[in-house]
This record gives sequence, structure tokens and C-alpha cells, in this order.
Amino acid sequence: MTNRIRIERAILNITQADLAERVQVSRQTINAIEAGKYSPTLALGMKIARVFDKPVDEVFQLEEGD
Amino acid sequence: MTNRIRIERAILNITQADLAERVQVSRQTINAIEAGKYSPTLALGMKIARVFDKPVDEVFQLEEGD
DNA sequence: CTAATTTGTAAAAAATACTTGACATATATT
DNA sequence: AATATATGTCAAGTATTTTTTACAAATTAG
Repeated sequence: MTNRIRIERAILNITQADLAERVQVSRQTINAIEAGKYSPTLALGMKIARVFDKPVDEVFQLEEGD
Repeated sequence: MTNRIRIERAILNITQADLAERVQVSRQTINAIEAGKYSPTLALGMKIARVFDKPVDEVFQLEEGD
């Protein structure tokens, strides 16, 4: 699973902490997801995409073998 | 979180067990997700949407308060 | 350069997702 | 009606995600 969170955050010019607050999770959770350490729940993925006003599939991409 | 899994399954004419096998989870997991009992991981949500050849946001919808 | 902010990381605990096995109910087939 | 197939559900266990606290490293601002 890859994602464009860092890029979308840069576009909005918001920090990991800002994003975390907007989707109601801890900053560490955003950090881990952004770093691809694990797959968030679908609900969280959708909330993140919503902050960026982009479809989920544009923010997150499955990789081979997933 | 609501979803259109039942409808999409009907279109493809496949059972919960079929879908479970195609996305590599147990039948009970598909049953629970279809019934809205919990939010799957994003990876699983994307795999399910991929089976239906639809964007994630068309198969799953966040509800108020999420 | 120094201070402040942001990001990375770690460990333990809590919460949630998923599995397995089993059985009951419902829907379809013959 | 009887049989088979599909769905609903439950409980106990495993796996994964998320929180909290804390600190180190990197980047930005003054």
C-alpha cells in the first residue's frame, strides 16, 4: 500500500498533527500510515481522503501482491 | 459506514463465500463487513472494490458523524 | 546560530479486525 | 416436502491497528 499523503499535505500546507486532529486520530497514527507502516481502517482512509477532497483511490494505491 | 456489497455481489452473481475467496478473507469477515458490523482495513476495502471494478467511494460510504 | 516546530521512532497497553469452528435460519433446487 | 446451498451469528483466540508517553532527529523560523 502506497499513498500520497505527504504530497496532499504539502498542497494544503498542513502538518501531520493538523491532519491527525482533523480526522481524530493521534499524530503517530498519521505518521505511521504516511510512512506505509500499516493499512488504516477504511473509515480512516476515507476521512483522510475527504480532507484532501480526493477519492480514496487517488490518495491510496494497492501494490502488487496485496 | 454503509456499503453496496450486497448489490454489487448480486450484479456479479457471486456468494459471500466467493467474494471471501477472491479477496482472501473468511466468509464471516465478508458477512460482517457487508452487514456494516465494522470497518475493514483500507487494503481489504480496496480489494473488494476492485473485484467489483468500482472505485472504493462507490462501494463504501461514510455516514454522518464518522 | 539558537530556538521552536515538525517529524521519526519505540514500547506497552487498549481497541478493533479477522480466523476458525460450529450451528441455526433462510432461500433455492429437485 | 426434502435436500442442498447461502446467509446470520456466536464465542474464543490471533493478528493488526491505534493510543499514550516519551524522547531523538530533522527541518523551519527568528
